Amino acid sequence: MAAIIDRIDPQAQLYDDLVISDPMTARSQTKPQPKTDRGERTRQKILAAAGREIGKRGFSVTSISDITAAAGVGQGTFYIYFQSKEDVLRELVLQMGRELRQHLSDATTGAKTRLDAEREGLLAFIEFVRANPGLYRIVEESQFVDEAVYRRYYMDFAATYRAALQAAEARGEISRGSAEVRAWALMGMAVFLGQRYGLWDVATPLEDVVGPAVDLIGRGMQP
Amino acid sequence: MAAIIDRIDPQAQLYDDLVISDPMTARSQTKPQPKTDRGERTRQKILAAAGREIGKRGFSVTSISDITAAAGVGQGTFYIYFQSKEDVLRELVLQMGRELRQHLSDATTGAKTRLDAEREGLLAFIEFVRANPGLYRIVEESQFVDEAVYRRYYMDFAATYRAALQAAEARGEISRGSAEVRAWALMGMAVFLGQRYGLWDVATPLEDVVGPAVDLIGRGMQP
DNA sequence: CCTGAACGTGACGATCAATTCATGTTTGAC
DNA sequence: GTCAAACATGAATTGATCGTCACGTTCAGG
Repeated sequence: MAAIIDRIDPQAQLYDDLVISDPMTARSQTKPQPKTDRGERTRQKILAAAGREIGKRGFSVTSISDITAAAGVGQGTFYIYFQSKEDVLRELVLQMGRELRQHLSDATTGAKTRLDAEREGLLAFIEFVRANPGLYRIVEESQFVDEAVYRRYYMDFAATYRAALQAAEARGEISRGSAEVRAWALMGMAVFLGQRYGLWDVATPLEDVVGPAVDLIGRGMQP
Repeated sequence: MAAIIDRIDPQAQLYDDLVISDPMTARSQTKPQPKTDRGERTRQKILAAAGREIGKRGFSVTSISDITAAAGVGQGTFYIYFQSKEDVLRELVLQMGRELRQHLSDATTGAKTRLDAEREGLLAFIEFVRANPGLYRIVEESQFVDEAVYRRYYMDFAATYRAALQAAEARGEISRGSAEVRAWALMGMAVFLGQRYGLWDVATPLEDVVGPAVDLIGRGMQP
């Protein structure tokens, strides 16, 4: 039964849930795209400033005027390009997802085995966190602003992860086991290690973290 | 070097960080304890209502008047017992930590081996999440309200976890490896699986989750 | 039953941040 | 060079919540 779900689409019912329970947040908030070059540049200035400010101090304490001041534009300019503060956060989350996905993809394409990919991926992830400490503030706080975009963020990562694990399993490279459960377990590991060693402690050498972690999932705790 | 830190107190510098960077939030906000029985009951009514409301809708969107209305008391009554909304959240986080710790401790005391304890603990954790879905809203949002209490929450769990792993390692029950890294990796696993299968999907039987997860950390992914 | 300390109240003033909008400026197609 | 559309502005409006306070109520000890 669980195996059947796993084969079809283990996340289908999660997406359903979202749409059913949260119709508001699912509606895409659209402002017409900038028509000119100047407009596009201004929009990007605001988005970048929002990323910096929210990443530094958090979404709820950052005001629109903080963002526009940091961007060097007037208050009203914000509303030419975004519906609301929530709107800009949504976009930041999607952007962070794209950037991180790219970074991880770059880091793992050279990997010979699945376990190598895990090692390189985890290392690249914590490095990314150290380089972009705003990631957590943006993504984690989005949960309380627009749950749909938060879920989608992680479900997209989970889908990619699951596919990679299933491919490795098909090649006989790793043991059999629910790819969905493994994907979430491994994401959780990465997120917590990223918080602990990427945000809170940036002194510990990452080999001392990645080694034991990959060992844990590679060989287990059996003595 | 990492091994030395591990042996002394791997979290020491994290606590330091907190105190240095966040002196405000570390200051304990004290309101005199209720002097009478009636006072204590009212305080508890407010705390319980706050837990319900914040757990259901989130901290930032819940107003003091939401809380007092749910508690069935006047607005001003809130300020007899709490300094602010932040104050009540701090207390809720600590309380959640105590309850969860108790629940996990009850669930794992019968375990014969460390891996059994992992299995029972993970099962109990996700069951706790299903029974107390407000846990995540309260604990995770506390990160954006009072980072000190959030860190302490997880660092306390990490300390307990680390001790258990070190004891098991000393007994030769599990392989050698950084207890600190393992503790954070395992917490992350639990939190993410709790979110995926405790909050977002309450239909999947927990054996289908706990089995594969414990297998992953017990035997690893080696084919 | 008296009395003061503890508790309870909800209307209200102060504050603060999100949007709006009337007005001014820039751009680029023709 | 003209002109209409796009863009930019920040003061003013709006709306919401926090936290206070002056005034009642309850209760336990004397």
